[in-house]
Amino acid sequence: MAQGPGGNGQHGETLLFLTDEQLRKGIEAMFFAYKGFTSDPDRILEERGYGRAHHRAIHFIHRSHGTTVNNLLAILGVTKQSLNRVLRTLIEDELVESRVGTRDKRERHLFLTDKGLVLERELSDAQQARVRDAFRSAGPGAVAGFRTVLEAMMDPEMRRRYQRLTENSR
Amino acid sequence: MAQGPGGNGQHGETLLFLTDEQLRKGIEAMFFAYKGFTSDPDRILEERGYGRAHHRAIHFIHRSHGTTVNNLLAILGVTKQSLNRVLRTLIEDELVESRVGTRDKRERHLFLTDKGLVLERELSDAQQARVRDAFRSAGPGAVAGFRTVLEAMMDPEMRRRYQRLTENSR
DNA sequence: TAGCAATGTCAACAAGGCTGACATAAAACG
DNA sequence: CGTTTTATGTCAGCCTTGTTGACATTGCTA
Repeated sequence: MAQGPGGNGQHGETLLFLTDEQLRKGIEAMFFAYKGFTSDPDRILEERGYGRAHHRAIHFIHRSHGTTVNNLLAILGVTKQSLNRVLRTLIEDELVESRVGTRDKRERHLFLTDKGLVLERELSDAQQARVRDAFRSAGPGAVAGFRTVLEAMMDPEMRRRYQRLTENSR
Repeated sequence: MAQGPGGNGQHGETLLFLTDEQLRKGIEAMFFAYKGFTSDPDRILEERGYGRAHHRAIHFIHRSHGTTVNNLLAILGVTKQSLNRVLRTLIEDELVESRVGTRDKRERHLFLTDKGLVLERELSDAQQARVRDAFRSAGPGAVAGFRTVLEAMMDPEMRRRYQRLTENSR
């Protein structure tokens, strides 16, 4: 089924993986997979009264120690008001530390505290466990394909940010 | 970089694609790609005063003509109150029709109206265009890997639903 | 007939997006 | 030096979309 003639030829070729049915499967796979992707951290966060937004902030602060608020805003793609609400609770709860910049004193540099690192580990372990299992069962070739497709799916601006992040892996 | 000894061996093997760094890349790729994945439909929906929840309902009603409310609830994984709010506006706006079941009169079967089909096409075209471009540039092998990894990332229950959906493609 | 299932609805609440407006401090510029 | 821009924070209010709990209706089923 869904293996019919396809009829989605381009330049005369028959590209079975580009039929409407295949695209729909890909779209639905993204929907269902993203749910699984976030489900484990979501459970942990809920126990502590945090949400997905807190996770994202924690993740990227961990990823880029000492990043500025502005940089984080650009990565997350939300408004400063949204981010600030989240950041304020994380700072109050002493998971994140905000240090005034030395070169430019207008900037605030963000760091995870020891307490913040503990939660980051916990969230990261849960999410990585699932991704690791998925990667392992799928195999290296599939993982490469997975990454290639995802990268091609990003907006150019996002792809730039993504690649910049993965380049200078600390 | 990140091509070091890896040190994440399992059973003595060196599984480079399972290093923490590789997992982190995969996780961040999901984050950025999902944003791109939803961005085009989101723009269209906003123009019409709808949200992502409306899109999901429209998508799965189109996908499974005549599905019941209960079935839709199971697929979407939200509460009936959440779904009902969305469904009500779609029915009021005459994008969706709700017909009392013939066999079981308690059930409501959901259908897209002509007007609903128009919006579905528009949303679907926008989303498929991006996915198609990504698939095309990545190639069939990458697409297969993409799907394999996503499927492995789903919760078992979601995977069951996903597979059931793709089986009986109408 | 009693009980369960499918649906709808009301109320209230929370997270996390958004906009707009305003304040402050520091850098940058002319 | 004075002006403007930048980085950040904050207040207020709005929207969508998720949640829980309670309750009503209808109709299937044992």
